[in-house]
Amino acid sequence: MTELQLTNTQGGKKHPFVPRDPQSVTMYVCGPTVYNLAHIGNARPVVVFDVLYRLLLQLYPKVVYARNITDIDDKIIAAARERGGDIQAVSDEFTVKFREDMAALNTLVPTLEPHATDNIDAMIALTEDLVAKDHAYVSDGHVLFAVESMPSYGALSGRKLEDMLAGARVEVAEYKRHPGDFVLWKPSSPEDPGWDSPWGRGRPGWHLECSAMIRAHMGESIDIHGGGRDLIFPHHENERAQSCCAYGGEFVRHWLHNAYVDMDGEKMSKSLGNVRSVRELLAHYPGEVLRFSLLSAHYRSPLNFSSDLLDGARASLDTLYNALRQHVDVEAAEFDASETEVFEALKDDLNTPKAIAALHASAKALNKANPAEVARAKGELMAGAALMGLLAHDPEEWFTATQSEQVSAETVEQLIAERIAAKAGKNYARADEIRDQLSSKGVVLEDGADGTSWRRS
RNA sequence: GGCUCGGUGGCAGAGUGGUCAUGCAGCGGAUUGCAAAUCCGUCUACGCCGGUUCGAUUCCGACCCGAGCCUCCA
Repeated sequence: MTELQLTNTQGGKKHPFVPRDPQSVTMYVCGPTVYNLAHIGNARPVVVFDVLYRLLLQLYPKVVYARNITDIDDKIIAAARERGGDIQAVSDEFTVKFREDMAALNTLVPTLEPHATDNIDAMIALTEDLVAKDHAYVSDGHVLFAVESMPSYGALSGRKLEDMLAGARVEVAEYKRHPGDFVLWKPSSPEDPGWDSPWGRGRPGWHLECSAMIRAHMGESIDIHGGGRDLIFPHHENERAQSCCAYGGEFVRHWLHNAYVDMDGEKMSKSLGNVRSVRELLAHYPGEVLRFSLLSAHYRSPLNFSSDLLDGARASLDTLYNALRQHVDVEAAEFDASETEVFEALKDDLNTPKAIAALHASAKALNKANPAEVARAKGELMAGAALMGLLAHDPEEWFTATQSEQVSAETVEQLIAERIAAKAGKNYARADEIRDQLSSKGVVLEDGADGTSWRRS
């Protein structure tokens, strides 16, 4: 058995994952800023790290998986202002919708889901530590992190302070000592939300939130920190700076970042108008199709999202479910997930495309299995699929669940009965007529050895 | 300008210094009353130019092309 290997963003190399404490592994993934609906790109890290979480649960006795909710942020303030409501209403609404959407993608609920607004004290404490150690300074009501105070600043994202200046396209606020300095705490005007602090009423900077919540809920050092590639700089670089400078030590053992989801070859962005929300997609595709799509490329490669991708995912899932459906009558044997090819593929830096190939191999084996082998083959397929959070539905339901209600299940069953009678009487014209009639309504009939089954196309 | 990461068959997408990815699509066959599903077989590939090597899609170098980050962003 090989060990788990992961690519560490810091250093850019794939190497064995060695947790600080094999009895209790810790993973923190940056969660949503709850100011609008999650789009399919937001869903990628959630699904990818859900697979990693399942894998870790298989490997270690205890896994603490935290995903934060950023519920105080200038974007939320702006959204609340726009709709004339209050901030809490906006963040509550989109927190609930985020959870619903992610549940539809069959992701497990994290161990911890810390909210930024519940951890303001920890953020103030961290800022105080940084000020006390001269890594931060107060200027014009702001508390700023001094990037020059940290020799290794830039080590995660692989950039040097002087290089960053060359490309600076933003005007530098005059209260900054160095253009790269970033805000830990900023002042709030009376109408903005704020909390009392040693520096007056204000609110935390975005980067500070994650550092403080990690320290408060998981300790000063964690095994895995994940998120989307775009978070590497500045968000994670700055988190690293804050935490390392505040209390030293090894903040994060393994940094993991997933690549983007593109839409038809272009980056998803509001200006291009090609942002697709998970909720919108769920109206047209089962959550499992979205999940499968997101896992069809390796997490570090860009994923081009398109209807072809979704249709292909659906076809693949149909194939896998069909194998299970052929053997509904046989109960799957217990199968240790750590004996599957899927497990081996996932341990190699979460090679989900290879794992999916293994799933297809299992399905093929199940299709070909002789009666004595069916239970074991079915168990293997299901164990591998469970590791990826797939094949969670009842196969019969998968094929017959109503997407567009053109014809009821009862009608279908009636017509099938009539058709069987027609076939028995060699009235093939009538049999074909019924099949064509149902086909036009999106129902496909399949004559098997033991009767006729159907599915919606 | 700086820093990253990529370019694999019709499409999607793994992987490897020398016989296999896999899925969808195509083609041939088995099966079927005919289909569908399933099974068997099969075609199409590694951006370009050099180098290393007995041998490179895989290693090295140049080039071309593409994407991302450097600013809120999964």
